[in-house]
Amino acid sequence: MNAPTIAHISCADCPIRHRAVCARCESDELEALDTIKYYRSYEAGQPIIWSGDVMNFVGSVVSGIATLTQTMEDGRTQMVGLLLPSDFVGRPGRDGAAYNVVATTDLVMCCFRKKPFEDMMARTPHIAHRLLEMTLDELDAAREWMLVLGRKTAREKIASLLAIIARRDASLTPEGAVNSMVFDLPLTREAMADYLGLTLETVSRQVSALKKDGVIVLEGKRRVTVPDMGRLMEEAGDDSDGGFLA
Amino acid sequence: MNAPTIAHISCADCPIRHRAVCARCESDELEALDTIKYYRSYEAGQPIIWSGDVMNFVGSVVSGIATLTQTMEDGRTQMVGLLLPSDFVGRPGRDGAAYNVVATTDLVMCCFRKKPFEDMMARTPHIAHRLLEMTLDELDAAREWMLVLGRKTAREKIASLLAIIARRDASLTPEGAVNSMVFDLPLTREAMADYLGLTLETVSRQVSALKKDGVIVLEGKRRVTVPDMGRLMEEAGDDSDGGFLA
DNA sequence: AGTCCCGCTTGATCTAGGTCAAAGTTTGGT
DNA sequence: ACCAAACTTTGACCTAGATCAAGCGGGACT
Repeated sequence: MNAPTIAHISCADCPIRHRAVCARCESDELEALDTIKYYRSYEAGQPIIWSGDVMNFVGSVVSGIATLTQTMEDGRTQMVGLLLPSDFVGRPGRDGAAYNVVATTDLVMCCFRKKPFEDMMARTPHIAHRLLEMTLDELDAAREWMLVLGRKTAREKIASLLAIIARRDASLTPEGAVNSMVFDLPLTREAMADYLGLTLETVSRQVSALKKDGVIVLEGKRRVTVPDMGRLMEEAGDDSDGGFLA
Repeated sequence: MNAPTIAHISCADCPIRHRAVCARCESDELEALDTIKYYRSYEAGQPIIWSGDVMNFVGSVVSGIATLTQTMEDGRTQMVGLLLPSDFVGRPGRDGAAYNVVATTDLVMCCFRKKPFEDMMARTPHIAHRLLEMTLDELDAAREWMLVLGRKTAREKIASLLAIIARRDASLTPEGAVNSMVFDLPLTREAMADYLGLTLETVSRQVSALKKDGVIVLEGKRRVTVPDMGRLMEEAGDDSDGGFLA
């Protein structure tokens, strides 16, 4: 979000500097966090947690991408969240995981054992406060996604997904209000379908259609160029510009 | 959730006893909350807030029902939340409302002006903590709903909605593990459609179908009897029993 | 008692997206 | 360089749910 606020943080060696949980913390709180953290890496495709498992840690994604999914017994699955670097995983105060978490690329997490983290949360109001804010953001995102799932057409769904990924990417490499964007799709067609409540065939067709209509340009299957973000937002049926245009 | 824990609360006159924000607070914190609260009532159909409006209060629903909705310019609308008594409205730390909030029945809210509430939150960690928990619950509900919207059939969607309403009702009048339930639908067919990402015609048809198949019994248009909750959960495609059966 | 209005139901038809099937394409392993 | 497995595209067809269009209560006014 606001890259500048990170600068004053003195937590030295964590690659993401606990941005997720500590954007506003004082440096000694960060140092305290440092004393209870550890790193853990996962390979692409590897499950991190299964729904219902006891989860004895919380943490932030340092690098790589993971998905949160829910599954019905007959195998229908719906992605309910996408974890990008700096996103937080875990539910302070809860024992079980509510969803499957799977690494879709090689992934590194910065973890805290749950108990010490909760103790620290009890001592440092900033952290609880920051966590509340992050959870509210996630809630907003989930609800925005409900509109996508419930009311948008397949083409609008694809455009919405591309817009979200572009937006996330933009916030990682901010350089003013550029109107065009290039990024790599971090998801297979199937994963996109699971995110959008579609089949992978429909995803493929709609991606092709957007390409044919010049809304996006593809190099290979994964590298996407969006010549005009405004046009893409329009295709997404989204009035809000998502913060792209000042 | 856990009705027993409410008993020790001494906040005297608030009909919902601030259960929403204070299930675990000490009594003097509740009294402090009492000093900054006020009540406000709305008529059925009346908007409470529009998306984007500045929102200078937070609060809990005391009685009645409200809906959270998001709308696209062309009028397509998706309900993203349902507020029942004891549910909390508002986003500490945020200025604007993110959705439309509309009273669907006559409704009373117990409100706190935002600034004093936030001050109090900063002073009493319990409240921030409780709010985080509630937000996590809402996030879980939203994500469960994403599965419903993205992957369930119309019939399963209806069954899921009925199950959710029944569950909420059951928690208000707890009397052991009853297997059958009676409740009033608080929503019109159109509101149900907006919740489920369907049209009102499809809702009507599927309700009729469930009735024909004996999954539910209707008295009039609104009063619903579910002879067998297990059967309903099954129709919802939901493996978890939702806490009905011990 | 009548009638107007709003919410609901039911029927007939249409279509977006799902399903099934068959090739293409990339990737990585040997 | 070759091959297998995984991913993707494209085509032909089908179905769940949308859309369009009548009616049907039932309660709130006069």
